Amino acid sequence: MTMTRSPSARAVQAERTRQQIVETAQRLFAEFGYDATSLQMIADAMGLTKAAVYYYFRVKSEILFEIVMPGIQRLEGLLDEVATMRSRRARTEHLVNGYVDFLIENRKCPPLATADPAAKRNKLDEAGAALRRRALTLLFGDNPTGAERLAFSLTFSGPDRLPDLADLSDEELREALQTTLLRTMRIPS
Amino acid sequence: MTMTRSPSARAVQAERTRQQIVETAQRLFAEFGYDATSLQMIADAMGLTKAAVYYYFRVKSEILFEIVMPGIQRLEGLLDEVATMRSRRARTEHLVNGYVDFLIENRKCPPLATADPAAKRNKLDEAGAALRRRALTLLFGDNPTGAERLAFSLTFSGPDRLPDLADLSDEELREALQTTLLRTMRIPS
DNA sequence: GTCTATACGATGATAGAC
DNA sequence: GTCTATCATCGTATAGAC
Repeated sequence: MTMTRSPSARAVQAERTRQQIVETAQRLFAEFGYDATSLQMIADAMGLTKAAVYYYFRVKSEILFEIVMPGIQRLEGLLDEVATMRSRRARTEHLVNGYVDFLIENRKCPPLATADPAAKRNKLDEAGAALRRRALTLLFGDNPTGAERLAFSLTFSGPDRLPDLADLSDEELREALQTTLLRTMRIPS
Repeated sequence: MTMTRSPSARAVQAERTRQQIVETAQRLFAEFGYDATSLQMIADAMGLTKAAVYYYFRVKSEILFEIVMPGIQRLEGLLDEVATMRSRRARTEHLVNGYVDFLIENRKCPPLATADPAAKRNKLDEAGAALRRRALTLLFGDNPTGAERLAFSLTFSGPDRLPDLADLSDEELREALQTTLLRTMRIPS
């Protein structure tokens, strides 16, 4: 009979390698963009072979997926909270504040958003679009006006141009985001 | 001695082919994104060879350049007008209104903006960044606050999420843009 | 001058040896 | 689990037909 299965040191190492690939890819995607980052670059950066990376991820987009998914799930949790609130103003403020927190914590990695058209080709865009639809309905109901939809789009497309504000401190960025996003959403402070 | 040079029917045809390449590429870039559109797709779509496309454009990015440049020049002209105005409010309103017109006329082709990270790798981003710097200074002077810079970024990153509003008519979109962008820029109507 | 044929190195992806 | 070998396709380049 075989030894009792410990968590199999091999599997632990494998999981670590996988996580390392994700972190390396996140760094490179943020610097060069998804399309301009090749699997070779990722492999080289960690002394592996292209095919070795392919053992952990069947397709390139799967790496992007794993990078972005936690953010999407976190925002879904935020919407769950928002859904329990009664007044539109409270919902809007809670959503914007939570979103601002999210942006501040992830300001280093722009591709978290739908900025990269790569997301359009993968299933990521679907998840992001569903998230936005749900948020829009929570804030403005089933028949939002054009202006409401636009204000919403502007507010939640923020990450795209966040690199422009790289010289601001976290505190400065947070304040700017809160006042500006709330104003765009017609919630003057 | 040679015949007097007519505009050389050959050259006319060549210019037409070149223009056709630009139009085809614009359509495909808008649909699939810059990186995901291959020269082969462009060539196939017009019954040409990849190498034939290369006769007119030495590098792929040159096609994108030719698509985007007219828009950049038009916006530069808009800034020239803005620069002649005295009050900040007049400058803001004129810039936003002109920009809204620009968006409405070009709502079919999102890559006009800096949405595609491809622009970051080419010299296009430089031109776009210079344009934004100039506009920011015209509106807020040499030392804009973080909130001012953010409001500006939000306002002029509009095209990225414009496809979301594809179902609006031009008139509806124009009205939504004017009220929402002006409010974001602190110019309540 | 305009285009076809062909080839280069690198890419994302697959199959199979160890 | 990791690697070698291989594939079609990518952007780019050149040679030469017409």
